[in-house]
Amino acid sequence: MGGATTRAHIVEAADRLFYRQGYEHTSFAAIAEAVRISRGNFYYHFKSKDDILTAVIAARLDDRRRMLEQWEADEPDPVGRIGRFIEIVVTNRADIQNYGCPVGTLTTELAKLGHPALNDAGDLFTLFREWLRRQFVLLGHEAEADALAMHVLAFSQGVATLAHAFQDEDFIRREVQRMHDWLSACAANPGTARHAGNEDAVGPANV
Amino acid sequence: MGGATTRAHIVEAADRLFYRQGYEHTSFAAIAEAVRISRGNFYYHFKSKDDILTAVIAARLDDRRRMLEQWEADEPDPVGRIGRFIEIVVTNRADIQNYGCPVGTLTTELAKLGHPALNDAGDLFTLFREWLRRQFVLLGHEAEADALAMHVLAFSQGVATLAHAFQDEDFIRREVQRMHDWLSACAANPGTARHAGNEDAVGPANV
DNA sequence: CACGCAATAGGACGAGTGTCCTAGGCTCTC
DNA sequence: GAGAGCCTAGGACACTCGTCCTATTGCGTG
Repeated sequence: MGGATTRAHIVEAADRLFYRQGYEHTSFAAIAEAVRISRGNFYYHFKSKDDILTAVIAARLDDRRRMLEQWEADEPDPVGRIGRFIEIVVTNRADIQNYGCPVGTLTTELAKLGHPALNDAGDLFTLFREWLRRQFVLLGHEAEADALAMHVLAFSQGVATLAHAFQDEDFIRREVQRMHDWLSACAANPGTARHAGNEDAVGPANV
Repeated sequence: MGGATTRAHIVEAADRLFYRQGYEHTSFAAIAEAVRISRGNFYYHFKSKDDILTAVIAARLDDRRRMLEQWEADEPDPVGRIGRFIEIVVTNRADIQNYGCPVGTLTTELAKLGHPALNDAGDLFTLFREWLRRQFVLLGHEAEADALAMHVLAFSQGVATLAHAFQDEDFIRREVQRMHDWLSACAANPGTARHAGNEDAVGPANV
């Protein structure tokens, strides 16, 4: 078993535990037990707990980046791509109901801890934000692309938080459907429209 | 300085610290220092740290309940009342940008800790959910009142999480405006309206 | 076989945690 | 003034944490 493999196992186990139990609440002993190595051996691969966190965030960034690239390859249509993002909360509903959103919960925790890796975790949000923005630009919403991207992000965070709190799958599906409808209206009303215009078109149909 | 006063001070300080630093990250020493009492004295008023958490949650429940009652007294119109709720993220924007939503972040943390007080914290969400539901019933949306209440809750959680992550006040205001427009359309379309395609899609169409 | 290096194990250390215990100060009442 | 009871202070305790140190294993090379 080479050292590189062990290192990957550590990152993998830490990723899962940080997600399920939180960063602070996850001890070295817990990770070591999950990987079945001794606590001491740990410091051969990482020089501190913060170092592991950095590696975990980097791994998540890599993973999500690859996911988004795959979506771009699969879906030529920006609406389909954004739709994929909206569907995340359904696709990952089991984990989300049990542990919340991996990005949102980590960012929130690191902020409360005043942890220096908060900025790195924020890059995860920025990754999605930028990707969504580009899709909305492709839809012809140049001027408001970033605002629309943030709206989609807010949707996913709100749904994830409440689905986690209430363990409600039907709620997820309702909100996803609502968001798909919004996206359709958004795509049907490209270019010139200001934000308020969108609302008028989308609003009544939504209720 | 009577014991009741000290107890109230402890709950107050713990409330603020739990909100800003998280429950687990806040030590007895930190609370004791904030209230200027000794660590030992603590156990005269509370029998454990969990006991303080319970008291803090109870205090928040009291506070929010009073707030909602005040809104009902101030605003005879359900739309105005729901609007007040939507405005929370603007009214409390400073705290939200710095520390997130007090309800959402606490619930998420306690869930990750597997803490027994998670149910109590969930009552905070339920309080708002039920109150919003009643307002939507008053608007004539009996059948979907709960779903609409959850939608408003999801909005507030999503906005709070992202405002916290990105420290973006303009984003808050844009989303609040969007939500007000949605609410207006919602109020203009009372009673009979079904969820407009939502119902149709809850089933297989989603996957 | 002997050597060297990557990899691992396991214990020691100091700091910090929640909890508990005991002694003492305060303020009212008789 | 003395006693009683509420309130407080501060240290001791057992435990866990992240970190570090040293000894030892396993394996490929000369």
